[in-house]
Amino acid sequence: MTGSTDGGAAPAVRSPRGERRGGILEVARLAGVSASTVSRVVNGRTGVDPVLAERVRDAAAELGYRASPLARSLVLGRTQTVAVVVPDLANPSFQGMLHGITRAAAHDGYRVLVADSAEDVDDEASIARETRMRCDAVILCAPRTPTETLAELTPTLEPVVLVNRTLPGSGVPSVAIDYADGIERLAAHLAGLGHRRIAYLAGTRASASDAVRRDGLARFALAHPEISLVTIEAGVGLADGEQAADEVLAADVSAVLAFNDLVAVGLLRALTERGVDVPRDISITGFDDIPFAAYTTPALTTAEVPVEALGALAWQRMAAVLGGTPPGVDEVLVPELRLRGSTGPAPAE
Amino acid sequence: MTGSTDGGAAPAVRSPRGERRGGILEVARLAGVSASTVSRVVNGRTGVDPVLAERVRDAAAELGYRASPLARSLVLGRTQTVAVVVPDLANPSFQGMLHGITRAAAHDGYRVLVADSAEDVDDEASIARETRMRCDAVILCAPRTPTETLAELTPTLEPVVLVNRTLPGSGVPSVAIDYADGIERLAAHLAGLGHRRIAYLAGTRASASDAVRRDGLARFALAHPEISLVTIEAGVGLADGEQAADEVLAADVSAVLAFNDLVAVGLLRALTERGVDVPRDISITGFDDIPFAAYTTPALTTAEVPVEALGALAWQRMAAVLGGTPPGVDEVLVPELRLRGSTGPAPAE
DNA sequence: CTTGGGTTAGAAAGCGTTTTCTCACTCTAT
DNA sequence: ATAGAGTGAGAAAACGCTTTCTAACCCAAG
Repeated sequence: MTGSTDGGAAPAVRSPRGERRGGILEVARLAGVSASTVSRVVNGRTGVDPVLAERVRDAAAELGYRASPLARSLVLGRTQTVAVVVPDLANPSFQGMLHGITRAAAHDGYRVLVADSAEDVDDEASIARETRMRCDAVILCAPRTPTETLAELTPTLEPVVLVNRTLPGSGVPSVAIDYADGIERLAAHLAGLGHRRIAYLAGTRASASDAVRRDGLARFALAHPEISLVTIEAGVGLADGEQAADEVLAADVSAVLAFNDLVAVGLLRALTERGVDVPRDISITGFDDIPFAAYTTPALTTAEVPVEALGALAWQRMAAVLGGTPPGVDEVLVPELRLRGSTGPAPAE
Repeated sequence: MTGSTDGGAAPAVRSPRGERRGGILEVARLAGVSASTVSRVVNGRTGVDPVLAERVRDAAAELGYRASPLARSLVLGRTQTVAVVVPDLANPSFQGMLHGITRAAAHDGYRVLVADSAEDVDDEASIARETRMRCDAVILCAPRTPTETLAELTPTLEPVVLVNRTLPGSGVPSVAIDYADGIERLAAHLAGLGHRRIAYLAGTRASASDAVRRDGLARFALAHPEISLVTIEAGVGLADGEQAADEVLAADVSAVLAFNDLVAVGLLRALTERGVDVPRDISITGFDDIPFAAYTTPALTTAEVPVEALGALAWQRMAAVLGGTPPGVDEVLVPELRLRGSTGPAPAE
């Protein structure tokens, strides 16, 4: 067959220290059996003479043999790896999600390959496809991608689970946070405190999660015609909230719903600096309940978005799909309100 | 050779939508050439008749052909993937690093496989080894792993780059933040403000990054015998800082060096709540310069740890090793001090 | 007109596994 | 004693690609 004792220099995925040269054949030779038998023993297949099995195990141990995942993947047709595609790994939400997914997947023996599309919607599709080829599935976070593009993309990625995006009627499973519900309830909380003029500090215009918040607010506005709601374009980061301060003051509102906690904290800081008392003069709410939210002064009223749980849930759904279970309906996580010191009664006129 | 028109049902790493069945042979058949030629064209090898090359490209495009990374990896002996092993993906520092690595690696055509060892030092070695087999290299963050274990592990992982750990004399390249220098300079800053009794809010005892901070402080203490330095065991999170407040007050110090920004913010909040004025009564410094540090009230004096740059640097070193360049000396990033409102002159006795 | 060098394309040998297929052997029942 | 079933192990094909090796071909030079 192949070279009998040697084999020549070969590519080197293998260990660099000189140990573990030939792979399964080395073990087979040492144990005096065929590669087939080694494979059977290593994979726990039954029907191998206990004596041989023992010899194989000894040989494998002595050589420190571990089957090449690459070769296994090629023949088995699965990699035990799932791709996670996010638009921006700098974003704490995606980081948290990634964490949730990684832990949950590891629990089921799967690894995670991360791909950061760097907010580039155009590249996203090709990045996702490329990544998919190395994996068994992809978990896709694509808040900015147009629905149409997404509908074209997902079939080529299957199995796929969408995060914070739905594709109704497509059968693509998804998990999402109900931002609309969360912000609607935050608004209701403010209304209950007597606020009548409220500002919404909007996120990025193109993002799906901003759109869904606006939906929630629209619903709220419909149910509360007595309340006037103004929208101020801000952004998604600390600096954006800070810069929006003057516009907020000019808007003459008694409460503001910030796009997220970062924006809220930025605003809180800017207002505090200007001598505005929160919540006496103006109430502020955030969104996400990042760990810091409870540690600002005053502590931030917000809606808890369990990103890690969302990640874990995404994996759970993926595991189900991978296991052959029909996808079922979309999962929606409802945020819990965390009422803290940054909101209070509306100031008397 | 192989089945002439069919080939039977095969494993299914491939696309699920029915397109792209046979791989390279399909393309070869459609273009009327051999697989070799297709491979050559696809990989841009020269010496192919332009007419054939064109036919191949057309065929590939028509079939939407993309070479299987798995098969390529197997034959080429490289996966274009690097493993990043971190002890806890929930930690913002590791998240930032991961981001830096991912971006930098993507720039060089490499993907990142994440592995979270979940703080389990025992499993770490096997996790690292397992992950390594699917990748070309590993970037290892192992702050808690005993040096001895690390020295045993790294040779089996090569090529490897260590983060915030060095293995002197081993030739293992590493990148690190000079925490010792950073905290020493923070201490000097406080000394310059007239503080004579300073507390260090320590992190986790076993962690290398806490040990290195203590080294820096020891150096500082040696150079400044007039200053009394007390150590208070705290931890690494927001809650840890908060809980240390009473002990800090009892210690009768005028300034506190917190292990990191999280601890500092926790402490800041707790002190503010108790009516202590920062920095008039007590000065506080953090470490890391997380985005929030500039947004607390007062803003936090801290040392900037450029985690993303560290990640990028780690990749850069890895790229060098992968490219055959000798590792060279260890890289050390010196943190920049960010002097803000949380530190001020020591109160007059 | 033949020989030799330079191209270009295909055949085939891997890369390291798993798994089917085949065969040899052992044991039981006739 | 012998056929038939049952067990266990090895040979070989397959996974999808890259690359060496070989052969065919064309053209220029002797």
